[in-house]
Amino acid sequence: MKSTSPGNFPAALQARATRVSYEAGATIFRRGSPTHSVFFVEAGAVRLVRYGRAGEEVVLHHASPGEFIAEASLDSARYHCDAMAHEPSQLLQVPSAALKELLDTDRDFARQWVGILARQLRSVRGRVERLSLKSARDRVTHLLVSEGRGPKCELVLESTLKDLARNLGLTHEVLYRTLAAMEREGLIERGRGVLSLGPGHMI
Amino acid sequence: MKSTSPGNFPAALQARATRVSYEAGATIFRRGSPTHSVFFVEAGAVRLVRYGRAGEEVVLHHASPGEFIAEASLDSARYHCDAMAHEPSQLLQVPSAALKELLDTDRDFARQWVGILARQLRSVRGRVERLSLKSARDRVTHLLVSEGRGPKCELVLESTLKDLARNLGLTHEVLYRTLAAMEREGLIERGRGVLSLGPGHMI
DNA sequence: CGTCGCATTGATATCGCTCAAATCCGGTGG
DNA sequence: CCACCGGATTTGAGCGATATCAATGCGACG
Repeated sequence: MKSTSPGNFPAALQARATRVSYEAGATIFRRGSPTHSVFFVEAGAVRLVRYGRAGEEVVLHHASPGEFIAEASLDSARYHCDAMAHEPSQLLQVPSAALKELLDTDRDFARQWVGILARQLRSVRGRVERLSLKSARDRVTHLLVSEGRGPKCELVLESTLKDLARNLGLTHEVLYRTLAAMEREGLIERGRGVLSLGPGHMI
Repeated sequence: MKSTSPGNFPAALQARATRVSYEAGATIFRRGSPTHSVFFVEAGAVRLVRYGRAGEEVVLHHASPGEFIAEASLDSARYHCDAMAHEPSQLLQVPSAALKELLDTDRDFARQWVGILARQLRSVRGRVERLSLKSARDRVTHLLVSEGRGPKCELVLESTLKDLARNLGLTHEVLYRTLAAMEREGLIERGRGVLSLGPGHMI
């Protein structure tokens, strides 16, 4: 479990927030229940999930420390997905009403909030782009190129490869095989919890 | 080409907007060029696209009348995708600076803008959920259930089935076959430009 | 009337999914 | 310290769904 200074947490919200903790697997809110709060992940990890008819989980979003969740539900009456703590997590809970009021009264905060939403939007659109690619290899490459840091597009893995597979819309078996093959061919390199582009890769 | 009254266009922006027209295929802005404006689709259709290395188009978003484009690029220095008119289109162009200023000075507008971004976010997350489903049939069903209107989840198709196939992350051949098979089995019904759930479907 | 692009269907190849089994690794309890 | 356990990680084999290539019909439009 990683911890973060509340650096990304807007100062203006500090006064309205209360700190809450959840154990791994705990439910933070359920789809369909009335929206009452927006949350900020201080430590741990939270997942927004929906379920298909076959009961399979679809992870809409995996929120790491420094991210908001349910920020898109501010203006809707009910939550549109389930939120569950994926690890023991510490959150800041902000009542929707307080946040809305702040949006109306605090110009700087409103500006920040617009920026937060826009960033989320760009990030999710990136994921759509990735899921639109047909092959597993392309998705892995796209992930590294768009999310990786530095000249080698290094990407530090949050949680497990199994989770990454879900993020990429693949089964874990396919991801394991794909990574192994790409490593053999020098397309990528793997360290402990790190992926990066390898020498065999031309952009 | 459909036309829309500027009903969804915030009144406060009217004064700052200029009307611009593009023919089908025209480029509105390119990835990497400095962000100067946000656009609102009055009539026609605009696509936000990126290209894979093989040159294949990935449609990040298909904007119909009543929608904004580049609204997520407000706070970034450069556009992150190409925008092209997919039909002859009429847009309202709003300089980013004017919009930012309005965000700072007009409380009602700021509230509207936050709502617009949040709605977009929910919509794109829905698409992620859809693309995470593995089978073509599930994606079609999900589309109808989540985007369709009324008890039969009727969905009016903008543009072609070929486009829809791309939206669903499928090839057009597979979509044709899937729709034909689902219609045969009574799972869906098809009219001219309309899809809906059929009698054979249990939710 | 010719052309172009969408819609449709067929045949085939390929890739990812499924089921299955073995190994590794961290944590837990004796 | 060691045995045990559960989950992640791997690898294998086979199948099925989707991609790909190909051909045709159809309608719009010049």
